[in-house]
Amino acid sequence: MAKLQPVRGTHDLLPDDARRHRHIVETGLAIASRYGFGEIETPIFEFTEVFKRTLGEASDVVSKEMYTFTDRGGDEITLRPEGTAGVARALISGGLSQSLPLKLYYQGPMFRYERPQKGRQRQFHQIGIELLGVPEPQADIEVIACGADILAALGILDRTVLELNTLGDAESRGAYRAALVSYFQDHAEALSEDSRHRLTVNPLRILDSKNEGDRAIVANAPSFDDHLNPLSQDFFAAVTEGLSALGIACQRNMRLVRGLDYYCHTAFEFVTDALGAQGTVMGGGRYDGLVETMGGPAIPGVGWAAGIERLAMMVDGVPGPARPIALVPVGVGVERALMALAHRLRKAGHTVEHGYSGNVGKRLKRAGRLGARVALILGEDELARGVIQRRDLDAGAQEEVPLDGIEGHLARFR
RNA sequence: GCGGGUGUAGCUCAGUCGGUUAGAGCGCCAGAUUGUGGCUCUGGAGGCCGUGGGUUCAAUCCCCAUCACUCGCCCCA
Repeated sequence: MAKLQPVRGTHDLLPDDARRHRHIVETGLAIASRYGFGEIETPIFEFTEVFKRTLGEASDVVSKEMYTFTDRGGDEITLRPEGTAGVARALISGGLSQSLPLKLYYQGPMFRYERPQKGRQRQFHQIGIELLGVPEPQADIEVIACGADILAALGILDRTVLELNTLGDAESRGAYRAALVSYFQDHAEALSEDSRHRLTVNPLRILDSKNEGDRAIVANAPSFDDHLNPLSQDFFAAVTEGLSALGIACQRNMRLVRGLDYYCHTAFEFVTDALGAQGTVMGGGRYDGLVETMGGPAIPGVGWAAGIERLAMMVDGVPGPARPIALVPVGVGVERALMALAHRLRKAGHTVEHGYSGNVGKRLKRAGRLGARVALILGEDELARGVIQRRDLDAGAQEEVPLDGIEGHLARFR
């Protein structure tokens, strides 16, 4: 620690950034509430086992990206790398399976030990929703629609594309996986080193390889659609038809596979080309096997997560802070009276700022910088007469008004 | 974890083919205006030139290492 600086991959959220994040979190919650989602907060750390079991031992997240430590009691603890596992754990340990379906919205920091770059940090923030206990495709449609609505409310939906794919049910996925492995094994010699590794760890991932040689081989790989059983085909058809009925445009992306083991059927991402290498703004899908994998009852689920930092880079129109009323004293004799006035106005619901120091000019200048709508200027003379100068900083107009009932007078300047 | 680029004032960036006091714009502070902001003018503060080591009479500049940032890969939000 040569210099006092934040840990690599972590950042302070200064007031402007914090406001941006809050806007996203609150917009997300407001929209999700319309869909019947309620907020849940789970701890930001869990027993390491929770993530190992749900994400799969071989996944990148578990094998190299987790912040894991042993606590003073000797327990293996991990800072959450994503939100779904914690929600599923809460469902089981809280006995929430008695109140299905569950519709949950969450928000908060996640931690992954990765090399930072644009749109990727070691501590980052997500919003997300999970809909648990509904096996029908209507749940998938609703979850995606909710996501699209949030992106629309943030003003970024039209800069994203919804990519959609199906991984089929367990049977279909297993059959396809076997066909893929067999195909790629025949071409293993020609595959890139990365993809040969993927062959053993996550063969579906090869479909998404950016390596040119791999792409040539992928072009002739078996098609997922040929391995979907009728049930999976019907499920996917219901999802696409539902989206289309809601006017939500999407693109089939046959190479879209989610990295995490527990996904089935629907997989989707809202992607953009505005964020460099990190194209995914919101990603999710169906995870029917997850809760059971964790040792709970067989409860299906579907959900998504979105990176707040990535959203923040695309959002404009973040509401600014409330415009304050600036109090300006003339001379030291009135400062006590102004302090009392500030207190009075704040109790009445106004946002009030003091200038703290300097002459009238300085304080008005500072008031302008703070974005004040009005300044109240008070001197000995005004105080004695029970009045105050109310200056409209936008219009540049000034008027003398009685101190009595000033709260009401200011109402129109909020 | 792998590969490339960049670190000079609060911010954006010049600059020194190695040479004595390192600059600009914006921002900040103050004055012109001791009771009136936004414009203008004047002045001021603020830099171990990321950090450590090496080469040299001399390093902000060259070399090595390190840290941070950044772009890409892997993976993902």
